[in-house]
Amino acid sequence: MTADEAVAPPPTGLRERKKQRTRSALVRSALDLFTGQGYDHTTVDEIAESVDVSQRTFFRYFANKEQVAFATQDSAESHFFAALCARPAHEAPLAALRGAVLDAWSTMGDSVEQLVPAELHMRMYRVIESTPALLAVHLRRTAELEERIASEIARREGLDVSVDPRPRLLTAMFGGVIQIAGKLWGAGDDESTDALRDITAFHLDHVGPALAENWRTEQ
Amino acid sequence: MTADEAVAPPPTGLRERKKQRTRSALVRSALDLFTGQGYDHTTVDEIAESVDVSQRTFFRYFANKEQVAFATQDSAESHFFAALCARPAHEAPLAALRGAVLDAWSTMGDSVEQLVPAELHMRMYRVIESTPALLAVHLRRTAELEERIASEIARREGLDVSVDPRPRLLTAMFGGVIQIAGKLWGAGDDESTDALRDITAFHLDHVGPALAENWRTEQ
DNA sequence: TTGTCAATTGTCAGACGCTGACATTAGCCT
DNA sequence: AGGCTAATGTCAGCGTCTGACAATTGACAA
Repeated sequence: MTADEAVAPPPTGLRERKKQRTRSALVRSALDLFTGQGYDHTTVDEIAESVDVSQRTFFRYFANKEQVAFATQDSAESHFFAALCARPAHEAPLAALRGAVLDAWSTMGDSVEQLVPAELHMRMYRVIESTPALLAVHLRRTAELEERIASEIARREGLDVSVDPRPRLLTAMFGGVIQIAGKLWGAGDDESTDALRDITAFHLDHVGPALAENWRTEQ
Repeated sequence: MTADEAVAPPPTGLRERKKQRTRSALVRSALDLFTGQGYDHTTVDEIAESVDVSQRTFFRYFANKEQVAFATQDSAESHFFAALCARPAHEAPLAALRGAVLDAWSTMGDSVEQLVPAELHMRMYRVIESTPALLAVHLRRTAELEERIASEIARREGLDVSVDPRPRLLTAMFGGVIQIAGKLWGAGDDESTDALRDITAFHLDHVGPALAENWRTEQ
């Protein structure tokens, strides 16, 4: 009711800020440890101890050990989805998807950097790809995201996902391309974001030919 | 050295047979419990006890609790892959894949029935789809299988997966279709194998149109 | 048949992930 | 200042999974 509200209006109290700092510290420490010594060889006690909180507190911030590993992925996914929704309505589905990823890859820093260094996020991505337990969770999360994407595509085109299979099919194919691109990038030498961008664009451009029946005559 | 060898020549000794029976019993019991009371609400001790072995022995047969849940999936996958490899060389990639799945769905009993009743295997498939922890593993396993499929497609067409993206892309799309079909089947009412076959065939037939750019003009 | 060898299993202890219950601390608000 | 409530710590316990060691049992030859 006083002028204080004008000085610090939307933010929060000391309590909220403390919680945010604790959470952020847990993510940073966890990703440091995961990328440094591997996911499996890092215990929750280690993470908690490095931030000086109890193990129990860790589990009040993250439902399980996996969840903290995907904290920055959450940001990146939201960022991508927002980019998709912002695409002009006249774009064809595949063009909108293509534009959204390439755009999201480029501006990744904006969504992740405020939590941890973007470079750490990229390193963590590689850990996820190479850790079976995390890869499995990653694929499930991807499947859930694809469901949302399919719905958005259907909305754009004025279709119903439950009657028209095309939104889901296109999304599934698109998801496959992203997965392949990410895998190749993770296995390759060039760790830059641009390399990931190029690989993705390259594969998206080959989606049509991949379905053509006569591969051999083209060779 | 005696006539006994002619009576039971290739098989194995008492030891091997006993192991096979124990393993089989563990799978049957586990699937019964999983489908009956849910994966999460079934403990390894319960499974071991129902077969009258120690918990330690269970983990000597299966590396972890998840693995026993996928025992019949292993058979089914091998069955499908064999069907793919048996496809005539003149078939186009997508046609070969389509023929292999539909064929494998139909003759599922042959590969699974000898381990557990086919109906139990189908019920377990639904449990996998509806249990987050199992779904994640299922998707990872699927990704691994797709890698093998892509290699086989490349072999058929005389290509190299590391230079030509089409085998992987086609496989990824194909895998997406199977996943969507399985999901719809799991959510639907008709639990028959034929229903799964029909859904799969229907979606495979819409793969081309899903990539067409002008969805709206077709409506 | 019997004895030796090796494979299979059971038992035990313990690490690690995760959860409920309860006590304690610390920010918030009047 | 003092009460309220949210955040945290502590503790006990379940379930998954593993290493080590001892006991059992099938295989094979003397």
